[in-house]
Amino acid sequence: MIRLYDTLAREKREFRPAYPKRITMYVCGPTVYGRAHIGNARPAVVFDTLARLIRHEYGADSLTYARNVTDVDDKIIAAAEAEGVDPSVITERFERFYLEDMGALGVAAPDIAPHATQEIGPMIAMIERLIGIGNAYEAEGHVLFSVPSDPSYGELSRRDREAMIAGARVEVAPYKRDPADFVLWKPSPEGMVGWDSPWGRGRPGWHIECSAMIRAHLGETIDIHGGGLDLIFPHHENEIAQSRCAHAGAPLARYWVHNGFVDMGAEKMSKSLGNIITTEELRKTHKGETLRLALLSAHYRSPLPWTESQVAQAKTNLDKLYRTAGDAHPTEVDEGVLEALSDDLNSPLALSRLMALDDPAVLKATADLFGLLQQNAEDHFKGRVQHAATGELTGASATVTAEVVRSEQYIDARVAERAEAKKNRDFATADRIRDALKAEGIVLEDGPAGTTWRRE
RNA sequence: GGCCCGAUGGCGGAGUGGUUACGCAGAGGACUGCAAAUCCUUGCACGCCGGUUCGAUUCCGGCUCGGGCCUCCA
Repeated sequence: MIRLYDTLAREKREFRPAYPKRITMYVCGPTVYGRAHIGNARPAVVFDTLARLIRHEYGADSLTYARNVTDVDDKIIAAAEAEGVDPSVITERFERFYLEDMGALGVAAPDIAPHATQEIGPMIAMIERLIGIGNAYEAEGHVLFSVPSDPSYGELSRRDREAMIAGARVEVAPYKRDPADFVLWKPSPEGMVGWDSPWGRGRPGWHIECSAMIRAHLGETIDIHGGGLDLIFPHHENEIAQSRCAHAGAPLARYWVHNGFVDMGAEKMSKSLGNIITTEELRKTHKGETLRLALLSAHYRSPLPWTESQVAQAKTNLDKLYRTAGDAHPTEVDEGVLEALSDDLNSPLALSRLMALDDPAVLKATADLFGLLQQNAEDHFKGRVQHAATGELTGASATVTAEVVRSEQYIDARVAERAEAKKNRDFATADRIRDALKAEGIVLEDGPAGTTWRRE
């Protein structure tokens, strides 16, 4: 039995899917106008892990997981103008980067990846419906959702109307009937990306995108809706309002799950604060699995402080896990780990139990729940990179900090040379070879069966 | 200002009304030609003030501090 903290209920609840053979989960994905930072990677990893857990509990085919791509947005338009290219150039480029980065972190592609620009029809249909039933209105080429028309508005974020208006720091647009109303559709001037609609040429607001795509792909009520804490208001609050009003009161999601932030120092990592570190950058010096382990080392709802020493710790622990697992074939999953993970994805506790496992086959099977130990130990330690497309193992990983990346043949030759020196008790030569390799990020270990090496 | 969340040892991080995880780092030891890896041992904590209680880090109240949302944001 999985338990999840539900933001709407503000408590942990037993997860009871509406249809256990057809569980639905939707997570807000990236707006593709820039490189993903490690904070952006957290929800991808967290919900990928939740998806693995659900599939383990309910069956491989039980879950339909959708993660959208926001590919129409004012920031995208701005980026395209700055480069003098079509917005699609920007969105295609950064979506590709996003998938590469997340793939490196062991994040499986979701079952469905709806793109906003491909779903304009359903958005327009939902907006028309909202206008038809009196929850939305047109004004000066815009269509706005009427917040006062929805008495339940504010339940997720627990704010009342007065508070929202009192706290509003933005100038209220003159065409709004109520200061809290939000945009469903906005006009696009000549030359800007836009679509024809009953209200003229324009583009959708951010919130309607998710509501319409959820409806189109997963249905009126889904089991789990996920995303970062910062999306609770206004994004998810608005999604709830749109969907519930359009669907005769049917709730949008049965469980609302939100992840906390990755912090840099005392503050959250964000582009607007300018304190980001991109996944791309981190991948130059760390293996994706190391980053994934680091991201799972705190509970998903807690802030996660991001420091190099924490990443180094994750690396140490990942190595320990690989040493234990070796090249074992996975058998059954450990119950204690599963229990911890099932309790609102208590990954820190689960990880501590994982670290304590001493049966390689069980460890390997259990680590798979975390999306870890996806390689065999030798490939991991020798820094071999598996290419997603071909499955081929090539070269050394990007984790090597040395200037020169030595080939395995070279290293093996040096190791043999050192073995010869050792045999002659010429320890000075042996140590010189070992030190030289060490300087290039290659660590030698003498064991009963001879010397093995690994890349740091 | 409103609404939320948090405060655990050098660092990270679980958890619990009473015996105080775990990991990293540190110290000592075993092993090793020396290392590395591994194993063993080990020191270090529950923000402050009240309350409830036989007993609170754990429950309640207040305070202080930190963070988040209220604007794009994972």
